[in-house]
Amino acid sequence: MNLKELSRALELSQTTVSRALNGYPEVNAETRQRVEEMAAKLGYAPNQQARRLATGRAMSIGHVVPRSLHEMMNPVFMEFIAGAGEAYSQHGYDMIISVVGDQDVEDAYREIASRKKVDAVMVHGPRIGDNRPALLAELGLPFLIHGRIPGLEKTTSWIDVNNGQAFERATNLLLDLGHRRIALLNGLEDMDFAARRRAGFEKAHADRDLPVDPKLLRAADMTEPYGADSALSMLRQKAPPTAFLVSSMITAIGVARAIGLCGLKIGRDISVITHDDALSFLPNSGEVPIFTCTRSSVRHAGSRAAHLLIEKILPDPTTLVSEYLESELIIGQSTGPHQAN
Amino acid sequence: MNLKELSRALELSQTTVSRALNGYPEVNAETRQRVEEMAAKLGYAPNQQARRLATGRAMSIGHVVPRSLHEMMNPVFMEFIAGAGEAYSQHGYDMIISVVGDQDVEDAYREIASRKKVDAVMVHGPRIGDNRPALLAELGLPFLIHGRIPGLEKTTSWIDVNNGQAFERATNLLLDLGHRRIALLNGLEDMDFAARRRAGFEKAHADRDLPVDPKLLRAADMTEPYGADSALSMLRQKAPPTAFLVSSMITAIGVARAIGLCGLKIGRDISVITHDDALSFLPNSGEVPIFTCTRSSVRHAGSRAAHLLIEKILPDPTTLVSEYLESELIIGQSTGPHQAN
DNA sequence: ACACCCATCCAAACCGCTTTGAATAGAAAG
DNA sequence: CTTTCTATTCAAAGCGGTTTGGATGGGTGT
Repeated sequence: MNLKELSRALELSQTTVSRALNGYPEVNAETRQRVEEMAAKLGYAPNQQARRLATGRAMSIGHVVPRSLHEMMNPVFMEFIAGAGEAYSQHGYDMIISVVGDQDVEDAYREIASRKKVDAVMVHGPRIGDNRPALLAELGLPFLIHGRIPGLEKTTSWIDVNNGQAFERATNLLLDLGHRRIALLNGLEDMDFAARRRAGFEKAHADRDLPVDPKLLRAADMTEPYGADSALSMLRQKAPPTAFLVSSMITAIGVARAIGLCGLKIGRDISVITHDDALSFLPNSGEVPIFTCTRSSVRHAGSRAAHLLIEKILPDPTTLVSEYLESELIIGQSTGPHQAN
Repeated sequence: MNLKELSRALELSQTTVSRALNGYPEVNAETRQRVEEMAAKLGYAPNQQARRLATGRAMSIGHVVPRSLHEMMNPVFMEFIAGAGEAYSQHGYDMIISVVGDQDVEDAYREIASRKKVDAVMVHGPRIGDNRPALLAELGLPFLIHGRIPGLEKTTSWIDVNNGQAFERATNLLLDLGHRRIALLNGLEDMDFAARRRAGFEKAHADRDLPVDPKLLRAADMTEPYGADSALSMLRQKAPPTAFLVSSMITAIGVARAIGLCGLKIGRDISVITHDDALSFLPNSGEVPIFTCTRSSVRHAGSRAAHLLIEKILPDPTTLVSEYLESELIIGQSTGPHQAN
């Protein structure tokens, strides 16, 4: 069932039928209704490929995911995608995801651009000194960054959590509780979000003229064993930390495991604050959440990002938008005052 | 830069240029080279939309993800996607993902089909009595199921782990170790994979004429708290289990937490076997993995699935393929002999 | 009654590619 | 020296929509 057949069935021109279905005003109301009914009856829907070609709009948004990035952001990325995907559907956009090797990212973007596969792209996992904005500008591909790139805050569009402030507040909470040896289990620090979190952590210390022990700082892919192994080795050193600030629930779960292995009790002997992306399969809610956390729904971020991209940037790609996402500091069961054993 | 411009620059017809680039034989070798060089020089790549329209092939594969399904399969799904995505890229296919509400799945498929957005779809999370195969057949959309649907094993294409056998073996291992009260923390049992796992679990018991205590069986979305809460309540009942068989690493981590909370030691006091999908952010490898597990890489599953879909099913949609994936039983630190306290 | 407007509808061009059906020319065959 | 291939190239017809630039005809204002 295509437009030609439909218009023949209606004894109307393709022009009129097309216009009727696309809501143009120069169509008699009665005619429009007749067209809509017939279209529904015959199950007509415009061929997407033809429409794309005719309009010049791909009606889809691209996500290029390098394997390595995705390796560590896996669940976070998925949740973001879920949020974005819903928003895309609402706007009639398709989401196309390219999983490519790390070296092939640039090629992937070039291919996407030259073949006109998408109208815009979402940039994930911005790094310090990231060159994707330059590349995308050269290719003429509108984009929105989930996160920020230092130095490009004013010249690119982005949506981000205030990571620095969130971790500063979390650190202050621990300091207020009397903790003085706080470990930071961060993500890889060439990622912008991780660098900002570390900065917040350090600022909180600096504001009180407290030192930061480099031995208590780690940065790695945020896996469960990373949390467990790091916590284990730190807790066994001569001057162990009394609190942990962790960049991911998954890693925090590892920390909790290590604390248990050491025969200590989380929240009483050792305090833990984690960032909680509100992943659906790792709920940390309830009356009193298991983990004290800085929480910000990454799914909501995906949804907002998609809306901004479609509603603001696509209509006029020169528009610059930037938006901060809420992040709450929520007290759970994993924090308590420093034990002056 | 489009075909017309390129052919003008070469002083050749569009026909010849198109054929040269697509590897047709009726083109002079010298001409072909000239064309290729010029195309590279001018950065020409055929407009994907136009090509799709002309060939009638969308060159893309669809994944329709209902929110609820994705809710629980989140990380597993993502990992599958990653594997499939790479394979698609290799074949020049795009992956388009639709995230829709639970009630909108059917509409999503109809829309995809009538608008000719994809050449085939991947079916995720098959349930018992799943009606998607019927729908897709009606719509004329080729598909491959990740998992199986009881009763349709012979009439649909699928790729699956031998869940029943894996869990039967795991159960037997626990029984061999002397455990007699084994808890099963399963996924939702209207999902085919969960039903098969339970069947394997029960078969192992039946083969030894051992009873299964219904109080030790649970089925739910595989979150971390589900594991922790279930284990906690079971361990506190009058006749607690001495071992757990768990359907997911994430839930198993919750079980481990609960065991710790009870002051018990995993592997010594309580044994745990989990299914391990080999998620990249939850590595369970190393010399001796933390968890004894039945392991099968879901990323590899995605890759194989994509290859099968593109290489076998697309060329002839009447082909039926079915493939079993390896699943290993790997001994880690979380199992040990039953303690006859 | 005449010119002018609107409201509707339509034929045809166009989007950029693939593919069908010929045309051309030099080579091989008769 | 024709005739038949064969190798190579091309013009034009789709693919299925959207959009431009008119037609058509009844309603209005004078």
